[in-house]
Amino acid sequence: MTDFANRLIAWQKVHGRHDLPWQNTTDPYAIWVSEIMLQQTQVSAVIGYYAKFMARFPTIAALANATQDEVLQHWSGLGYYSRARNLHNAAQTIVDEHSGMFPQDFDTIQTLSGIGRSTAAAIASFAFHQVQTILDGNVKRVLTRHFAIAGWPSTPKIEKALWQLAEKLLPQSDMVAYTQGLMDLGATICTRSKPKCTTCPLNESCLARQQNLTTILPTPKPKKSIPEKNTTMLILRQGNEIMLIKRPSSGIWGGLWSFPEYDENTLTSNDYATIALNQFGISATADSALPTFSHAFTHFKLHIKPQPLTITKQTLQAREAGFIWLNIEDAIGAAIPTPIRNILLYLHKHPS
DNA sequence: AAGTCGGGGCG
DNA sequence: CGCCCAGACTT
Repeated sequence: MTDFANRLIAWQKVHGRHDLPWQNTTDPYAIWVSEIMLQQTQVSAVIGYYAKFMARFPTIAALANATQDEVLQHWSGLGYYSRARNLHNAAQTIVDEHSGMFPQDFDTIQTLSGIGRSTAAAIASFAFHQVQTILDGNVKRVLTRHFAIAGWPSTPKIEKALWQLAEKLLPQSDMVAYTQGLMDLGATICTRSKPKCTTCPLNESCLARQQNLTTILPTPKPKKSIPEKNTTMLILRQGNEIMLIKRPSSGIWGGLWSFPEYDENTLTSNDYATIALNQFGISATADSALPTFSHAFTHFKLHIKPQPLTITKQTLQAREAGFIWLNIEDAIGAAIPTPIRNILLYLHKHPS
């Protein structure tokens, strides 16, 4: 047992978090769902989603039997929607290939869609008390500081060294407290800015603290400029109903419902009524555009111009595959991305 | 090794 | 406004 692990475990039992909604259970499904929701997502953002998701999909079988659209509906607004598609797919794999029981073998867990080494280790330690280490953003920050490791932690070389280091630090028991302690320390003590070193259980051996490196470790990700894109979204409207199209499963907002969208940089004409007629067989008149707003992603920035059109005559059935007409209230509760929801809320608040 | 995937919280 | 978060997957 390493001293590192000893102090972390003792600290977690007294000062760590013990009442999060996914704690105090050994149900691998409940733990699995939480770990997927928490990937690249802070605890405060997950709290509002977790209970609703578990109430609607209480078991692996319930999730496997649901439609992808309903799963995405319960993920709407949380982001990284491939997580929801992978979760759904993995539930069906467990039913089909593992008799509906969540696998316990560490390597087998990692064969499931959306579960890599770190998430597998979190599930294996929390649900099955296996001795496996996680390596998430919290742990990378704790380790690079405690052992004064320079360089962006997500480069393959440093990441490999961090995995090996994390393995060596593992205890042989108390894995629930240890894994939770790694997370809790990074989230509450060894924070990105203003770490609370005076109350840290590992402060005496922390090299970054000894060498005054806590402000420059971990080494930040190299910054690169991101492109900006301009898009127009057509809001085809008939009374209180609007038209949504299903986005392809790959790419941004995969599988979600959205407005028809046109790249302003390649659009040859701004005759949106003609576009509506040619693309959808819908006669409509363009109204004045809503205020343009911006939405930031990790790798580009999107400027969205919402363009409402009022339907005068509908010459095509609107129930083709990939199209749906919903009243605004129902659309707000559908599987839609956040900017679409914001537009719908605006329309709901400003009836024309 | 680099790019793709959201959205929100916080200084 | 920039950075990061209980990362995984694709190219």
